[in-house]
Amino acid sequence: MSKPVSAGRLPTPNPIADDGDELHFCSTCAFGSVCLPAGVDKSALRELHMLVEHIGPFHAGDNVFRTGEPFGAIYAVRAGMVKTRVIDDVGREQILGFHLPGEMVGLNAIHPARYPCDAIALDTAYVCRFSFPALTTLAAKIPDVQQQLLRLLSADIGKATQLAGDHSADERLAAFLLGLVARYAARGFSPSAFHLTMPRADIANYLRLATETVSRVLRRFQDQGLIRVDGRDVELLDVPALRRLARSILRD
Amino acid sequence: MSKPVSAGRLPTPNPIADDGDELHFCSTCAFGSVCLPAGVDKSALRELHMLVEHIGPFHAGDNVFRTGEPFGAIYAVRAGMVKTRVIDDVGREQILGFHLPGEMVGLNAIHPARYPCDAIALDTAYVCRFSFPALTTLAAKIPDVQQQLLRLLSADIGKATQLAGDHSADERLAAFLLGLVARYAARGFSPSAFHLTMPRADIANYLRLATETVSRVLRRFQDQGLIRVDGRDVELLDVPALRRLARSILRD
DNA sequence: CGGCGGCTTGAAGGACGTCAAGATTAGTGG
DNA sequence: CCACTAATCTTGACGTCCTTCAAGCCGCCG
Repeated sequence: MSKPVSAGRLPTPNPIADDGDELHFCSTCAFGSVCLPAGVDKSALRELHMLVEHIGPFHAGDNVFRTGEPFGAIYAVRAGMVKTRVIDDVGREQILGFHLPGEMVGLNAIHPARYPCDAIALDTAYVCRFSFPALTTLAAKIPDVQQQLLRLLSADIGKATQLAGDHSADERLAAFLLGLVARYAARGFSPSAFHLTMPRADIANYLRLATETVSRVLRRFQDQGLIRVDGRDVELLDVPALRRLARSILRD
Repeated sequence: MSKPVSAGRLPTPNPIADDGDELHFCSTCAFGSVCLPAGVDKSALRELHMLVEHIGPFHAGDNVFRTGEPFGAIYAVRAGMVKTRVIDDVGREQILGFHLPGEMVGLNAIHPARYPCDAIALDTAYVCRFSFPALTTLAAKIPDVQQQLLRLLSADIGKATQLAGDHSADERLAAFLLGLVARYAARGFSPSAFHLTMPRADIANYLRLATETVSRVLRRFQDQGLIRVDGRDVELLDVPALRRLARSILRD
């Protein structure tokens, strides 16, 4: 019934999927604002939860979906981190995004009706699968679900646009760090320190820089007292200064 | 009712805004595939047409909407060309896209609930205004409308993603020319020659290059026999070669 | 004609990439 | 727990693509 997903294990028993945790998880989910508010009637909420399929665990390197596969569902990360990437005709990887728990993946597959990218777990990850036909049917019945779906799509345009801007390595890195810490903070983690799940090469690729450049800029940020770096652990020491650097990218 | 082809100026008076042209126009509109097919029942089609408001003319430099204005509607270009752009905190312009007749503008405003960019006419332009509340209401009733709306959003993610890729000036310019000619061709114009409505500076900005670079690359493309350039008139002479150059960007 | 915006062309400089070599760290099996 | 290998990360030297700066050119319009 559940769908065998690419390289990952078949949906094994899910540690995190017990209902006791349900509410807590949903509070950080992309559809949380739809599900949780008392405004939505109970049966509708039940329907939304009904169409969600819990999948995992995926292990580092496993694919949630692959480029070219027919599009059938969008996914919300439930735990762990997932990256999306394309491989262009020349064989070069381009990372499109890093996705934290509660964030959606696969929205860019609606139009081509095939996944235009790979979604790959960076560590042990669990996801929620939203069957797209079921979701749109529900969206037609519940205005809030439709609105939220449209907002999520629209927000993704904005994110891709930010990445497309013409900015220096310093600006990009500052914005990256601030963006990441803000997303972690929204999930209850420290607003100033966090752990980078991904290798430098992935950060560099995502920011369209060389890994050496990322290394050098991080080093300089540290020398300037803006951050403290220890391997993949990062602490932001001077957020205002970073914000000043990133101000041409961050607008909301 | 002909439209001036490629090099020609766009209709100065208002040849296109009459209702007699309605059907013909819709055939190239982003919602055309929804409106036109006999599959959609007549009353629904009427409803969609009912909620559309024709606006124009806008003249070169006029704003269709402005950054920060509350979001109330999305727009389809009806005639002419519209560019979208943001001005970052440092005062630098970043062009997000050029929009031909039939293409939608403003989809990135759904999430923030404010227009995050300016939409500016590049020449004399007419647009269709789709009230967003009315459109989503209709989308809830007519699955095809909902699907099309979602597809449009999703497609915009893909476009922004292309722009965000890490590519050389040659690749960018080749992809730009091919993309433009393809969109013109889809509207019945020449598949090899067209007129650039926008100045070099706008092209450069859109591609995140300096105008001098655009100038130089176009010159070299011409020297190499790939294109013929005369001011803003462009003819593609060696499409396969251009396609080879752009192959790392174009994937669909 | 003269001025002005858009476009082109050349020369110099800079930001970042590439290449190459170490230094750390992580992973693995003995 | 310790070798041992493989990633990952850092650091330096050098190269390059593109930008920046600075003229000059062209077409257009008053």
